[in-house]
This record gives sequence, C-alpha cells and structure tokens, in this order.
Amino acid sequence: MDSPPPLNVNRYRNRRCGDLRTEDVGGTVQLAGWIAAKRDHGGLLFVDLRDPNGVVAGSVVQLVVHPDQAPFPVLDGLRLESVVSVGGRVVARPPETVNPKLATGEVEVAVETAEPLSSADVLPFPVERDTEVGEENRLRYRYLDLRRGPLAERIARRAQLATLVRIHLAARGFLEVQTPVLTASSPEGARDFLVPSSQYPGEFYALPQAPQQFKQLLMVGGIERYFQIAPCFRDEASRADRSPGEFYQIDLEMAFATQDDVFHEVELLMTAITEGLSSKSTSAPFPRLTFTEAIDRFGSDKPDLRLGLELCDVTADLGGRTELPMFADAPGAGHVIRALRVPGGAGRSRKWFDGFADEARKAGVVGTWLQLDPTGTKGPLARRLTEEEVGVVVQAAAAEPGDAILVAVGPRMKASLLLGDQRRRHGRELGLADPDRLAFVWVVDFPMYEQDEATGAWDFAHNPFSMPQGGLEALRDKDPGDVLAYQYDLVCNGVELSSGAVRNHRPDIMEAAFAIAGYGPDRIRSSFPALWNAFHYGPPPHAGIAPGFDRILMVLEDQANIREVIAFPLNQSARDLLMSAPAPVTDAQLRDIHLAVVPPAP
RNA sequence: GGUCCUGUGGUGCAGUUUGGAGUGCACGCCGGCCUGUCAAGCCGGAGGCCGCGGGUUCAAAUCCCGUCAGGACCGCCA
Repeated sequence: MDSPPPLNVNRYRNRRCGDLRTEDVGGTVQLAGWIAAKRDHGGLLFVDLRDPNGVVAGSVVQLVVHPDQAPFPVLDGLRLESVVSVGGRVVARPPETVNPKLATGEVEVAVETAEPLSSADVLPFPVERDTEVGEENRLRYRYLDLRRGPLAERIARRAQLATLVRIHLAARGFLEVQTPVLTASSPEGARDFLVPSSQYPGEFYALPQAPQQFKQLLMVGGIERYFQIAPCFRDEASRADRSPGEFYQIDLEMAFATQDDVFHEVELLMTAITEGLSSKSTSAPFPRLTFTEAIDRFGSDKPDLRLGLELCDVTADLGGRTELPMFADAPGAGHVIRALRVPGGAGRSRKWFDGFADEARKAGVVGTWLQLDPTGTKGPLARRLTEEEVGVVVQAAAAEPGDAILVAVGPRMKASLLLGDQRRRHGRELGLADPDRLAFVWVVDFPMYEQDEATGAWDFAHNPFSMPQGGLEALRDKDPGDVLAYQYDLVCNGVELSSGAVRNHRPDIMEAAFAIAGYGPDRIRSSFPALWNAFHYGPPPHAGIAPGFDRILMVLEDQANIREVIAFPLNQSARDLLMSAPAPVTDAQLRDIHLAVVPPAP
C-alpha cells in the first residue's frame, strides 16, 4: 500500500490516528475518524478511532474517556461508525495494558474534547468484524463494504495497476488516445447498448463494445503505438468472470508490427505488472501453444498450465483394433479416443464416475473409465478390454496404481473439451495449481472460420478483421476449415486474459475473407464504412491486443468473482442495487427522445 | 431463453432429509452493572408474514405447484 495522502491540518485533525507512537507521549493531538469499536467499563470508556482507509492500514488508536469528563456523554452516545473529532493528550499505556497487535498499542489518547461530526444509524452489517456478508447487502451498501477493508485494498490495487500500465506503456512509446463513448452500432458481436438521439428521431448512438475500429483508424492516421484503458460495453449475460454491461480493457495497437512484436510488448507489460503489484512469480517469454495443441493436450483453449496433467490419445493404438465396438468404430466415424489420468481417483464412488458418464452423454460423447485399484483394475473398460489393451491405456495416460483414467470417445473437439473440463476441476480440487505462480501462455493459430453444424455454412470463428495466414492464396486454395488466422489469446492460470490479432489491412484480402463467410463487398462497405474507406488510403500493416483490465486484477488478487475488483459493480442480472438502475423514466424524458415503451407481452 | 443452488429477527448460520407450538447458536440492538479493555465481561430485554402466493394435510419453515430476489452454470459474449 502506498503512503497516505498529505494530511490537511485543520480544526478536524492535526495527526493521523495510526501514526501515534511512544515519542508522541506528552503531546496534544487533534484526531478525526470513525468509531470502530467501543468498550464501556462503566467507570471508563475505551473507543477505537479509525482513520480513513484505516481498516486497510490497520490504523486505529485507542481513546480513553473518563466518566467525569465532558466528552464522555458525547462518545458514549455515538454508535459505531459515527464520525468524531477529538482533542486530547497522548499518554503511554501502563505496561500491562500494551496491545502488541496494534501499531499504536503502546500509547492511547486521553480525550479532553469531542465534537461529533456525523452519526451512524444501526449498521446493516458489521463493518469491523470480518464476518461474511451476503453479496446483495454488500452491493446495496457498497460504501460500508468499502469501509470494511479488503475491497478497498483491491480498489487501491486497481488504481496502482492503472498507474503502472500508463507509466509503462508511455515509456514504451504508446500514445494514450481516448475514443468516443457515443458511437455507431456495430453489426457484429454482442448486443449493443443503444442511446437514442433527441436531435434525430429514430436514430441511435451505441456504446462501443470495444474501440476496435477506432484503434485501427488511429493506425491509418499514423499513430505508431496506441493504448487506452478503454471502457467496453456489451449488453450480454454475465458470468463470475464477466461483468454484465461494462468492463475495461488495456487496449493497444501497433503499426508495422508482427505477432512477435505484440507478444514482446505484452510480455514486458505483464512482467512489469507481476513484479510491481504481486508476489507471484512468472517468467518471460511466455510459452506458446497452437490452438490445436491446446485442445489436444489440455482440452481447452485456455489451459491452466500449472496443473501439469495432460490428455492422451489412444485412437491410433486402439481404434479399429479391439472387440469393443465403440472403440473399433471410432476411426471410421471420425472420432477420437482420449483419456485423462485422475491422480488417486481409483477409489472414487460409482456415483462420481456415473456423473462423468452422464456429463459426457450431455456433451454428445461416450464417457467411460478405468479404476487402477490396488486389488485389480476395475471399471467398465476393465471388463470390455483385453489385459493388453488396458495396458496400452494405462501406459498412454501415465497412470499409476490408485489412479483413475477417464476416457472419452467422440468428435475430437467435444471429447477433448469434456476431458479438459474434468482436468481443470480435478486439478484444482487436488491442489495441483501453485497459487504463487502466474502461468502465462500464448494460444496461437486459431482457425479463421468455423462451420455451422446444421447448415454447413462457414462463418468467422473470431474476429473478422484478423489477417488470414497465407493471405489471398490461402483463402483461394485451402479448405476454409484449414485456414488459420493470425489470431492469438493470452491465457494465465486458466483465465483468458486477452484476445488479439494481426489485422487484415488489405481490402482485397478482406473481400475474399468476407466472401467465404457469405458476405459480399456491399456488406463490408455498409457494416464497416469508416474502416473500409480508410483502408483505401494507405493503411499500414498493424497488430494489437486488448488484455482485460478487470481480469488481470482478478488473477493478481486471487478473486473468482469480477465484482470483487470493481468499486460499484452491477449484480449478476445487470442491476445496480446501490443506485437502483435500470429504472423507468418520465413520459417527458421519453417524449424528448421520441420513444414509447411497449411492455413485453404477458 | 434454459438448468441448478440459496432465501429463517439487523448480520451470519443451524433446523427442512423423516410435517407436530417460531426451537436454537454466534454477533448486533436497547436497558442495567462494571476503572484497563482491545472479539471486553456479567445480568435483563426487545426484535420473526421462516421471501411472497396457492395447494396437500387434523397439522407446513419442513411436502407439492407457481412466483420474486440473490448466486453458479448453459446458451450468448466478432
């Protein structure tokens, strides 16, 4: 924690509560703060007075008030968390009453005057005691939750992160440019938040889902390196790691840059962040996995590399070669046979294994298993495979006695993702994730297109502005499913921190790329007119990325919920419980913007 | 749009499986006692539509249906 701000010496206070030490004994002080605790002994009243940010810094000092003195009824009558200014003398505590748990524990302040500055009602939840409080109450009384400390500490860390990012990127030659919050609706992506125009009836601004097009326009405008801690707005459902509505990205873009250049800059930034704000360890350059490798080895496009466990594939060893039909038929059906070792899992209950099989079924995969019990190999596969075949699986999975092996048979992606999910869950459960490590990894070479299962139509898998690897030739000659994009993710400890790409700055390649997804040139022109036009006036090749600001904080602060790193978050269902938003507006307001509300049909 | 979990004095929880009087714990609140506490202590007290509505039953916090609120997840998030 940084040092506190300069103290305004005035009639409220001339010292901070938490600063008082033995060398102050004998001096007269004026203090102000919150009443953190009261201990009334009848003949003697102790009051713990807390500074602003006091819970964070542990900056509390004990006041002593005698019943025959004027301040007694004042302090006696104020409830906890009331605000008071007191004058008094710093005295040394009798040796037997020194409190070694307090920084100020060797002294106390004998109160001579007390002026109440504000009073507090009975609190909706305890501020000082660190009892669990329901999140609904914490959000409704966010100012009290902030006063409690842990949240305030994370918000302070958030400020430090913002400062560090600005100083670091400015030193690396990035220009911070602010882009509009009121802009045009974009046809791709999530649902937009719309802002009706009062000047233009029936027309709308949209809040940006990201400054994507603006930062590319800045490249065309000759800005060599751009960054912004950019607010992004998406009207989409939330998750624990995803705010409904608004979030922040460290948005950056570089002209005449390659994928490697972006990686280098981000590795410098993330290393600076880790070293500056965390006791966790990391090492750069970060390892790279292709999307295909990530799926095959870890069953996820955002693998937690701390877990160690990897999937294995026995399709070549067992597919078509066993008496077990689901294995024998797998290669012919284009299916894979994959397995995951669960350390010490042999003794798990039948219900546990059935749960896995059930999840597999829901995922459109066959799930089965082996238990390497010391008394013998058990599980459905033990009965259906020969001893030799069991040995193949055990060896491939590198399993040891006492382990279980989960096996999935089905389409490559589905089977892998199913086991990847198990890997993540059991890995965390088994404590395989080192909490002191930040395991960054680049996931590269994402496919450019994905095929709709039902219609067979191709669509962009990710960002339509990404440069296809191999350019025009690849688009012309390759099966769309085989075209890779210069598209990359930065993953840390199983959390997707960031997506980025080398952008497609060539109108001709853009036309070809959009054509495969079924969009004609008119569609590009009408959907992205500014970018399309700009790319006809000498756009430089450029590349960028946008690490999630809130997500980085979550990882640094070991928080599973994004609301824990935001001062005033919306709740899961996008309500602001503190400010009561959203809320109806007056008819006059609606008239101004030429809107009428049509309630949903019952 | 869907699935699951939770809802009990101001706070956090137990009680719900197996229906039997709002039964309990810790904290807070109000009052009293108390001159060395720092999670102060002791005594007393107040505070409940068991989220809400309906149903089953002699009887519902408990079982069933619906609904609202909070959370986790699926869909969604270029």
